[in-house]
Amino acid sequence: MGLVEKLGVHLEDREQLAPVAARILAYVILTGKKGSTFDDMVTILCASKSTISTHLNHLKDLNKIVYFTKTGDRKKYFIINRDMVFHHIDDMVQKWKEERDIHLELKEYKEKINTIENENEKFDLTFHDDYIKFIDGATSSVEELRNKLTNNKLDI
Amino acid sequence: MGLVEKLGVHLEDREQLAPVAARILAYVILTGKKGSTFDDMVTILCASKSTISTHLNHLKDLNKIVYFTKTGDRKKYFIINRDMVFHHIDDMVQKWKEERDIHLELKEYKEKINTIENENEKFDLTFHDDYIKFIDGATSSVEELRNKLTNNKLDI
DNA sequence: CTTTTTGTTCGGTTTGTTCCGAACTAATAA
DNA sequence: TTATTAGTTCGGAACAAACCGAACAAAAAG
Repeated sequence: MGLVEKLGVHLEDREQLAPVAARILAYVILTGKKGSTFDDMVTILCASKSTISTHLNHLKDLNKIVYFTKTGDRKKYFIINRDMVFHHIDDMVQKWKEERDIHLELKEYKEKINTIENENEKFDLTFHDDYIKFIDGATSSVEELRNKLTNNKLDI
Repeated sequence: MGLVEKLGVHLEDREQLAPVAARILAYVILTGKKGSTFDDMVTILCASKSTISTHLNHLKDLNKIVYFTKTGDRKKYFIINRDMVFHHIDDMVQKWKEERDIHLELKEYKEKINTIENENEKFDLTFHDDYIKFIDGATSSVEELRNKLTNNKLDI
C-alpha cells in the first residue's frame, strides 16, 4: 500500500523512527480496529522477523501501540494507542518548556555579561523576550485545546 | 563554556544538526553582536578547519546565521540571523499543514474502506477529527503570535 | 616573489544505525 | 515425543554520518 509508505515517511520524521519502525506504525494505523499481527507485518512490510520483533517492542516501550488478544489464539493484535494524540501534545508542551528554560538561562547569562563589560552593550535581549512570549502563548493555547479534547471525550 | 554544550545539545535535537554544527550555532548565539570568526570556532570548539568550514557554510545555507565584515579585515564575523524566530514559526506551521493533509487523506481512505466492508465498522474516525481540530487551533494561535511579534518589531 | 591569512575541497577513518539470518525459547498441537 | 507456532536474542554485514588531515586556492602583506 502506497499510503503506508507515505504515512511511513511522515512518521519517520515526526516520531524519529527507523524506516521499518515507521512503516509498522503506519500499517498499524491503517489496519485499524481489527489489529495487525507479527506475521502480517513480516510478509506485508517485507522485513525479517528479528527486525519486526525489535521495532515492535520498541514501539510498545514508547507507548505508541498496544495489543489485544483473542481466546484460544496466541497471536497479538496490535493497534495504535488512542492516547497518542495526548502523548504528542504533552511531548510538544514539554519540549517548549525545556526551550523556555534555556532561553531564561541564556538571558540571565547575557544580562550578567552586559553589566560586566558595559562598553557597548554586547547583547540584544529582546530576542529572548520575544521567544519566551511566543512559547508561553503557544503552550497555553495548546493546553487549552488539550482540555477541550479531554472534555469532548468525556461527553460521549 | 558549559552553556555552549547545553545549548548545543538542545539545538542538535531541535534543529536536527550534527554535533559540531549545533555547537557552532550555540557559540554564535552566546557571542552575540560582536560576532564569532572562523578561527575563534576552530580553537574554542576544538574542531578541525574542514569541519568548521563545512558546517558554517551549511548553517549559512539554512539561513541560521549571517555575517558582517569590517573594512580592512578579511575575516567574516558570524551572528545569528534575527529572522530565526520567524523561520522557526513558519517551519512549525508548515509541518502542521503537512500533517493536516495526511490526516485528511487517511480519513478519506478510511471512509472508503468503511463503506465497502460495512460488516463491523473497521475504523474510528473521531481520532482524525480531533487531530485536525488540534492542528487548526494550534496553527491559528501560533500565526496570531507571529503577527503580534511582527507588529512589535515595527513599533520600535 | 615569497609568506601569511583565511579559508575550501577531497579522501579516508571512525562511529553509529539499520537490518538480516541463524540459532534459540516457550507454548501449544499432533 | 515430536512438530509447529509465535516470537526473541545475538553477531555481523551494509550503509550512512561526522569528523579529521593534508593539500590546495586566492588575496593581501612583507
